[in-house]
Amino acid sequence: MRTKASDGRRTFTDLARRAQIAQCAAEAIAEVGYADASMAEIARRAGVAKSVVSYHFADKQELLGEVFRTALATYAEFMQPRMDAAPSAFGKLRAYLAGTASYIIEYRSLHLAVIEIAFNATSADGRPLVATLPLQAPRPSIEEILLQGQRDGEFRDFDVTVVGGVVRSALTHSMVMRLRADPGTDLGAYTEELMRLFDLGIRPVTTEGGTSC
Amino acid sequence: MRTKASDGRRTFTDLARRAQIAQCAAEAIAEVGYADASMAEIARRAGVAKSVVSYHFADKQELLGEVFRTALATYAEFMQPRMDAAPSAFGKLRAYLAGTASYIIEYRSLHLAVIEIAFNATSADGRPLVATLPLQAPRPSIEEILLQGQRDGEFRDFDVTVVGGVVRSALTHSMVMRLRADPGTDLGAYTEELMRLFDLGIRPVTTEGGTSC
Amino acid sequence: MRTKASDGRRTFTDLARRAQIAQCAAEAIAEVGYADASMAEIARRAGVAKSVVSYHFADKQELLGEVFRTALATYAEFMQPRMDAAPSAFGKLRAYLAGTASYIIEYRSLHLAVIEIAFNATSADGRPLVATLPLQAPRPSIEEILLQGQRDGEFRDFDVTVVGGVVRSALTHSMVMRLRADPGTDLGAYTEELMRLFDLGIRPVTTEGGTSC
Amino acid sequence: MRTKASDGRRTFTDLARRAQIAQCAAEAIAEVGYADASMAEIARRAGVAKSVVSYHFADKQELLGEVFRTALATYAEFMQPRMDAAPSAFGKLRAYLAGTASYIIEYRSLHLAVIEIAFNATSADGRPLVATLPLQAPRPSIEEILLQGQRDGEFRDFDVTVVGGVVRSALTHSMVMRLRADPGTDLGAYTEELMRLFDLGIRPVTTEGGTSC
DNA sequence: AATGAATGAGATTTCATTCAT
DNA sequence: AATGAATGAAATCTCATTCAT
Repeated sequence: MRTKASDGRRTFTDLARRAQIAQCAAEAIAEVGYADASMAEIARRAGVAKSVVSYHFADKQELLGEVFRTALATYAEFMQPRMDAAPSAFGKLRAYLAGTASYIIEYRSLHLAVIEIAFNATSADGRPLVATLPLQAPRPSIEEILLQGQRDGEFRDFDVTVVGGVVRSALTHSMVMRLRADPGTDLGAYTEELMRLFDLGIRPVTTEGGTSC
Repeated sequence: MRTKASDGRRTFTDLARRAQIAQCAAEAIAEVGYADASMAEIARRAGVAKSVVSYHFADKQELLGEVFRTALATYAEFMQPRMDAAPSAFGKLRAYLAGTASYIIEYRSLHLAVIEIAFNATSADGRPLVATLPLQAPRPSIEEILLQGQRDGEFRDFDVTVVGGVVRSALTHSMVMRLRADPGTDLGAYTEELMRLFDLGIRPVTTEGGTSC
Repeated sequence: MRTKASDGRRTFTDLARRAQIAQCAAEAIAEVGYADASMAEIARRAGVAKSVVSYHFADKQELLGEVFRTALATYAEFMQPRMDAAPSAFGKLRAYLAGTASYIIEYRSLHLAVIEIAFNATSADGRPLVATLPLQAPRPSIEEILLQGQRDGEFRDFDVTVVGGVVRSALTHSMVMRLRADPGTDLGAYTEELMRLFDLGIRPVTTEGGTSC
Repeated sequence: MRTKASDGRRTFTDLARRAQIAQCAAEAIAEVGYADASMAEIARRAGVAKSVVSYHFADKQELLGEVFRTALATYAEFMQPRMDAAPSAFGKLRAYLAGTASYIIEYRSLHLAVIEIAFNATSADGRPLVATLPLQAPRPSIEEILLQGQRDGEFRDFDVTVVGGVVRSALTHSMVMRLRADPGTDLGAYTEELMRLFDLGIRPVTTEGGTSC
């Protein structure tokens, strides 16, 4: 019943099983959609009995939460070096766009699963599951990059929440739909197109023929 | 079985009930999410027995299709005069942004329901439900506006599919999430922020003077 | 609500509608089987609303009973002249076999419906519907023919209930299954085969090389 | 979802439950008829929850198929020694009649259930369920017995399909109805009556002397 | 640690029937 | 005489979860 060692911490094998099952859950959700990703389907993909899934996760929400947490950590780890390498805010923005695009390609299932979970999963009380999870803010944060750019004078003045949301949804939703419609999309070109759009859109405005920097 | 009069056409009462039920379905989906919007929940909101819903709609997919169709028609009708009134491509873009934002506010449930359906609903064969519906392309189309602007020299050269997708997701997803997080958001300001971002992002680049770093 | 004139008798139009609906019910049962012959399906075939069927028949059992009664009457009327024309018991047996075969061909739906109803229909208390119907014994009766033949010395001694049942099921079940498996079956040959089988099987036994008659 | 062990084979317990449920299904069908033998009724008789039935059988058709298969196997096993013991075709015919009669008495529910299923059950596409089952031809086959008798000169010349059908329906339908009408029927006498009828009906005709009228 | 078996709750859908018009 | 609309009951099936082993 308990999946923890007597001192309350999880054993190594238990952690491995949890990771494996969470991985299969992400793939299931990504492939068949949130509604059809039943515990049975997840178990089938993991090659274990349904009850094994229940054994390692108190309930489905805990499993979905684990997928979510895994995705956030994976994303952070994937992006960290790319962000660190970029000095300027413009550079960070480019790293953010290109990096996130690469991440979505490389961790396609995980990304799709996260979107489905964020969109669909509800907790027992009807509230969105994500609202009930003890999650830390996702890193890197596009809003922080934008703020830095404004502080450094690289970006013009705007509402970082609004523009940040647009940038994020351009990657997590718009690009995903593009890929769904045309899996052969050239993502390098796609990213460049985004970079140009946002570059022009957020650089300081030249009053008359002027330039930034 | 059929909910049509013997001559095959629908009765006035029948059309009214269908509309009412479709409306309740949209509200249910918007409020409790796609997964929890069962036929029973929809019937409950409509104040009728479950079987009444089945009486008016052959199956759940037909009901969801009706919601979808209603939303598309409502959106087109809502936007038509606003688009017609705008002469230039810039004007149309502004009308598109402001109009769509207003539409989303005014028909919140309908909009949210459409997104949920498009995202989640699958037909019996597992394919997305939307792919199986005999729908005409949603009007107005942001891509067409962008194309017109490029033809008229108002907009610079870019991939209309990419930028069009960004504009659309900025409204249908990013703005919706903003509203979810902060229902008191000032949408006028939000729209202005978007307008400024895309205005700068897609207007023709001044060759002399302006450069990026 | 009442389908009868004030004096309790049915009006002409009412009888006509009942007959039409009963006919459609028989065809429905014959074609889609007892289980799928719903009131809705029957109404559809009759070109009327479901409620019209309920209006003319108190409930489904009354409708099925009407089909049954119609079939019995039709059969009796069909067979009467053929039986009257046959003088001897052997002649009557031949008329019974050939006539019933012809009847089954000509009134295929009615016959199949009767079998399905007799086999499947149950009354509210769970007993077979047929047991609850106030029906007179079907005419002509194979048992009576056999009895006559025994009285007249044309047939040997045997249990008429047993042999009668075999003869009946040879037509109503065995032949029907043959037709189902091979719709092109030559029924003339089929009847002759039956005639020879039962002729030999029930004629008086010759003790030594002897003959009948 | 699957009721098999992870290696794909069925557990002993699972096989036992399946057999028990199939048995209860046969009894339910035999007693209340095909139409009223719902999954709920079957579960009730088995003393388990409805979902237990669904757990062991993917759907109702699989359950009905199992009943069918069980019946065929039981019948074959029951008849095998009796048929082997009979040398001549006449002996085999007698063994077939007496044996099948005994089988029907001993496995009354199973037999009735098989008839109901064969008659009523339809697959999802509307075709008879039996046509979709991967079944081998039922053994012993009356047609083969008749053919053997013709080859050996024990039987006269006739259409084995026709006569075979009559013999079969005499047992599976006529006798069953007899038992339904009079449960106290003496089956020994019944079988003897059938034996005499068919003996006379299919033995070679004596050329000299014997004629029909 | 793993799992086969079991189950209650609930989903969608069908059906015979009722009733106001 | 006819019918559109409504409905409760029940059917099949799925699902997350529990539990003994």
